[in-house]
Amino acid sequence: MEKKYNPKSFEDRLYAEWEKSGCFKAVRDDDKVPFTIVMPPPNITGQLHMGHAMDETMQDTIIRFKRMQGYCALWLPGTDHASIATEVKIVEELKKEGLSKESLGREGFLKRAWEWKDKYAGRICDQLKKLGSSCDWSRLTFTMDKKCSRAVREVFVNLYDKKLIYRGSRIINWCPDCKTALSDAEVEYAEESGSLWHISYPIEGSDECLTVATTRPETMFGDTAVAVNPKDKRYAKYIGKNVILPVVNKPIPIVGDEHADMEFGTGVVKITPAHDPNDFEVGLRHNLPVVRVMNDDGTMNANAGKYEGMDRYECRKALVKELEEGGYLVKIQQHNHNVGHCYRCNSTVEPIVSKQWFVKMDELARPAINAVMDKKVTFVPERFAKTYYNWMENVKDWCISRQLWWGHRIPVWYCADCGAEICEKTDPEVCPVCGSKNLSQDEDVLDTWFSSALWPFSTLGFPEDTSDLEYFYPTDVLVTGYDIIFFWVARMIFSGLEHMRKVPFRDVLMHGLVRDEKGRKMSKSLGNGVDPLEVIDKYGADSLRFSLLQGVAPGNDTRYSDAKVEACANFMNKIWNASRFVISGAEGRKVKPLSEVKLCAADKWIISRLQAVIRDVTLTLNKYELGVACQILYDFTWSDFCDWYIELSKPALYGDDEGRKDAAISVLVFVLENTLKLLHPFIPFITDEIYRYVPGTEGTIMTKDYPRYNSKLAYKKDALAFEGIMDIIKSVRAVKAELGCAPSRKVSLYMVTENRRLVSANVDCISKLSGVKEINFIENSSEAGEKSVAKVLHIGTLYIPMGELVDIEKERERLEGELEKVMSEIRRADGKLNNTGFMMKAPKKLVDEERAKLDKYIAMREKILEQLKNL
RNA sequence: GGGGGCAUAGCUCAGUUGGUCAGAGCGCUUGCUUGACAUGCAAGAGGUCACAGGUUCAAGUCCCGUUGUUCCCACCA
Repeated sequence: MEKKYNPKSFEDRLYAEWEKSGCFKAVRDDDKVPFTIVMPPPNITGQLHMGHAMDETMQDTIIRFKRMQGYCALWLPGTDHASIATEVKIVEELKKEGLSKESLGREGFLKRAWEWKDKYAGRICDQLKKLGSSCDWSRLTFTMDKKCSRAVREVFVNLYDKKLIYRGSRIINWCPDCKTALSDAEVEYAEESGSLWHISYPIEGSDECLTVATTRPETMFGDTAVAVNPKDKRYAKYIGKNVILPVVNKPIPIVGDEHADMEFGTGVVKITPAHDPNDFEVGLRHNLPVVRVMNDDGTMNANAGKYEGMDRYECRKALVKELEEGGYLVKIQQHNHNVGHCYRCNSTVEPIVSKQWFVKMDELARPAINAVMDKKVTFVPERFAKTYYNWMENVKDWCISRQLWWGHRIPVWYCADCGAEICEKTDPEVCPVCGSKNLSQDEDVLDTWFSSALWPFSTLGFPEDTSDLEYFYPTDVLVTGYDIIFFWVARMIFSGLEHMRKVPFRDVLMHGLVRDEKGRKMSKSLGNGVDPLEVIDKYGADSLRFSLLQGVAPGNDTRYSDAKVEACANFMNKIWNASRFVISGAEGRKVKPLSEVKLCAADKWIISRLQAVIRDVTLTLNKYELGVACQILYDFTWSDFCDWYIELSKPALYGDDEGRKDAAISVLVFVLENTLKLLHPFIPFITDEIYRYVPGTEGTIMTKDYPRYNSKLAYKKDALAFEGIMDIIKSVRAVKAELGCAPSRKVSLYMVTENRRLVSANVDCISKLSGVKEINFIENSSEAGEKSVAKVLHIGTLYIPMGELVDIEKERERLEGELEKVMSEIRRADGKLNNTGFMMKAPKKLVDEERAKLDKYIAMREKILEQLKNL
């Protein structure tokens, strides 16, 4: 083994080896139980970021754990075409070259997009490999692969036939920059300070006016009514009359509608059905015409008269000026309101009436809600089920058509001759209605999330009834961020139920965002993103992985910091060096199995601790508490194994007793090997690299069995007894430190104890770890001599002659302090045992424990009092 | 308007069926070239677990309220 921990010297090598050996591959094996994770496919738009790094690390840890536990573990990787996101990027790229989508044409553009895909999909996969992701690359899927396209086609046609997909003119969110419709989920709202323009609309045939308040005056060209609340005493009398739309000089009706809020603005609201979802509804109720005033690119159309062709905001400015000059502008009020923005390009979204394709949600949502209620799908942590219900219960129809080119094209054809709409599983040659060949396919593509929704089964072969689907579906756990519940998780659940008749996964493990050191979201605009690859380059993948899991609770956000990674790198260094110690200690010797050596107290203690760790880590991992599992392993490895056991093993290791030496080496190797296995799912590289050097091992650690709790090795009593020895060591160290005695100064020890045999058996350890030269057993304190410091422990009373260092007064204070501690324990235990409620209702085990504690502390109290008397 | 989260040591955070739960890392203090590791070892200091109630024999842990903070959903023009 190299003297220094140097992850660069082995991480890439090991990954290549793993991949080559085929141990990531999952092939149906009916003798095993399957465990499946489908990877949330990263977009092909960019680089791996910290969020991915955490997401992938969690999945990899779980899948490696399950694989070692003997499951047929499949982690299926893929990438997402990310329709709108990718198209935006490519358009940007084209722009730099002085080109545009239109100049390339659909075909040319798609060619370009596929080139993009070939370039970036590979790159992101390479980055996943750097992290150590043990996914089955032979199953790598892209959301626009043939098999996904087939699934999309199947699903679209099925939903269409069931009339769960329909086309209609509705108010949708329109991004004027991307020039496409968006779903509700794709709009992000942000509060902006704006203005509320009060504009007066003259009442036809009267001198009176109604003043409306609007945040978007430019839409007034599309006003087809003004509404007042029928209960509004101020205005009810005008209902049925007309107002004259200023500038346009067109009469429009005054309608009575509950939508008008008497409290807000003037109480009169202009109704623009083509550009506002609420107005659209009002329009339906009152049979109002729908007049669009904007083009797809956010410029005004012919209905805006002389403003035609002008940008929406320029028009607003000019129009306000005209209104002001015409005396229509009553006032401008400062007004903060939420404005919707495109989640990809951040432009202000316009609600616009447009003919689009929708998925009807009512029927699909109900079973999806029930599946979570019935615990067919469980959110971890559970609170996210609420988020899910809230959305599902209020979900509106899903706008799935996008006016983009990159994506799954909508499988609907129109007959130019008879107007028929054709949606079939195979491309139609002729119109089934009139026989015409004059067919053209719908120009639009599907929302990228339409294909993502099918991911858990499209990747396994749907719509065919494949053996993989039967075996691996439903998948076991989906690991993803809480920010994606609506986009993806919810849609997978209803899609799985609708098309597979089964939920897509049993558990949803949610994680939070990885924020920067100051707790801010990592973002491009802030420039505070940290590149995981740079971190890997500096510290190694294992350190990054461990830092992303340690101390993280499911569903909670976490902060990335170099300091944390550095602390983890120190842990790796610790593992490396401890392993070197064990391996070099075993060099040139035959390592005997545990059953063939005589175990001492310390040996049994560490083996016992190991069993507890095996039990707890397995338990926590099964509950997806990765952060807790990390902590358990960190503490065990560093404190119990390195700080204690390795030090305890040294007297035996460097001594002459071959039997004890054999035992120590066996235990060191045994514990190390098990610890490496326990740690492997979290930090795969370093554990496998070291494993190769552990005597008696062969091949990679990743295919070995995960340690199982063995009650025969639990040694509960021995372990507890040995803690008495540890108490002695700790006490001597503490006394020395307190009195300013050099740790290297050897002291004698006098001891009153009933456990002479145990103590004698461990003299070497006590001596080595606390700098003691001899232990003398005595019957009572008087034999300890003058100038001794006394320590009352459960295992017995310790006297440490400290000569001139002892200050009687300080010693008295110290003992009194200890007495006080013991007394408070006694009071606590006594209080409990005298509480009839506790005695009657607490479990017997607890009562017994409490009684035992009380007895122990009372004994200690007596001994401390005796010491005080003797001072 | 509706729904969450968070509030624990100077800082960042764990603490999941209520009973050694008051913890970790970093920071701080004091020692230490102790034959794996100074990326280390040892000994320490430091918290009324936001505030006020309640349930219970027992409450960081469950319930109600208050305050602060933060996020999501809805979208009054």
